[in-house]
Amino acid sequence: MAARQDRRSWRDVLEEIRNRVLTGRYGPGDKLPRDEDIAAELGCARSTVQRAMRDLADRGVVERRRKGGTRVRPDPVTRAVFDIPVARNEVESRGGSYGYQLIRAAIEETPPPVAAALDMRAPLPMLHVEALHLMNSRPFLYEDRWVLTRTVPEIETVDLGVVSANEWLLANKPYSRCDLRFSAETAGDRVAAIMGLEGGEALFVIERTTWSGDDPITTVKAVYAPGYHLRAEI
Amino acid sequence: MAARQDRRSWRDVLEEIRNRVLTGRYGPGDKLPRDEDIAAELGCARSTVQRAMRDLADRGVVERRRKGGTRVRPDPVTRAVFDIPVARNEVESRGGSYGYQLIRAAIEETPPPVAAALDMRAPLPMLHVEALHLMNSRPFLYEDRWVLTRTVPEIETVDLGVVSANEWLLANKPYSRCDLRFSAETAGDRVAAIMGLEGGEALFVIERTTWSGDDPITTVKAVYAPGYHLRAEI
DNA sequence: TAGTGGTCTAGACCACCTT
DNA sequence: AGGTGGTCTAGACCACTAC
Repeated sequence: MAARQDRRSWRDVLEEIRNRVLTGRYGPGDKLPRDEDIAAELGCARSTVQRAMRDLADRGVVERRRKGGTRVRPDPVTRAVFDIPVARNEVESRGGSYGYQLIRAAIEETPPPVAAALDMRAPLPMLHVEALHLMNSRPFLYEDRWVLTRTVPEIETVDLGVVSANEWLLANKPYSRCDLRFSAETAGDRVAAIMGLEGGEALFVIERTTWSGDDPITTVKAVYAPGYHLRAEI
Repeated sequence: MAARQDRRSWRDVLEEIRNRVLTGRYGPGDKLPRDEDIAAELGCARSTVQRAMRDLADRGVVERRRKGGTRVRPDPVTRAVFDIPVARNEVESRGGSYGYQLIRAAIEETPPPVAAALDMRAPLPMLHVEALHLMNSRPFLYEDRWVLTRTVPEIETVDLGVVSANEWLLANKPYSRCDLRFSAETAGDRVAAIMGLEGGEALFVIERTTWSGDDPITTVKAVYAPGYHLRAEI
């Protein structure tokens, strides 16, 4: 006799529902039956359906609302999860040796674009840090950072020639909100000079802005050396 | 008298554990108590701790293994979720009018780089499609795609001048695996000519490769017009 | 092989939000 | 105001894997 599955796992439920979406039995925007009815139909507990549905909602396949029910998301998206590692770990996980150079650290008034990124109304004194992260003694990542000293006064006592602002902040000032932006940028003269490029190369850029509650912490532009790419698998 | 919380929710548990990680009470690599002990300590059911811990594991804060227990992830990462929309939806959600142009569609043998991306051993006949997606009649996204017709023979009967290969595939050939790669690339002569650029601009590129089980479906390079960026919030 | 996390259940109550 | 998803519980059993 063939193997038989006695109980339905939440993965089974997930697969079943996903197939119904993919085959069009539940079309974009359609309302699905209540969890309880699906549970009865598939022969499992409601919480098992819940588990599957939550996963489908997390993946962007369906939308769920109390009283409103569960609907197939009308606009299909590819939802990808990326891990953005700390430069040191990224370099070392590739088998390279990590190096770090502080280029500059100084107190300056918030420039308007930085104020905009951090939702700041008025300019304040900020720590402006430029640094270079190296892989095998070659430029890997250039970091241009602004830190609001009012939120993180302790950072003024840190020797940023030894510890990178990124690692110090991660260890000492947890954030509650983070905005991320990926883009491509042409290497300008200054960045080219710092990274040892000719200028004009296409560079991968990650901008990250963080807050602790409503208090702005820092905004940083991370410019990666040519050829860098970020991967994900779904 | 101050407000008091009678029951602990899984979010409370999550916050509590996260704080312990952030304040160093549980340091990187440390082993946490068993779920059952944490449940007893915090006064809730084990399944509530489970719920919180699964979330922390999903966010990359801790790692969990049966019998091995729960440990704080030794390497901190910023884990970001991105939704990569279909070009049409992206254009329309920005309030633009969407347009589509097929540039070329032809059967060709798999070139070596495409074979490598798709894990193919030997070259096979493939459909090579080039297309342009427009926002307000201006180039928004250039798409260079290879489709394995052995996996998706029906696509040869589709009029790709009317429906984009992307939309057709999403609706008709679900994938089970997807590789994604983000990078920056300099506009070459051909892309510049197609997108109406001068050449040399830095362009944001998403490469996506999909499989159905072990069968390769398609690999596509999506080249966005200058100034494009992808956002996420955590 | 024993300890830990993973899953399932049945039931209860709650919170949100559409109707 | 009522229906739907969200959460919590207590208990049971399972699956993986470190020891």
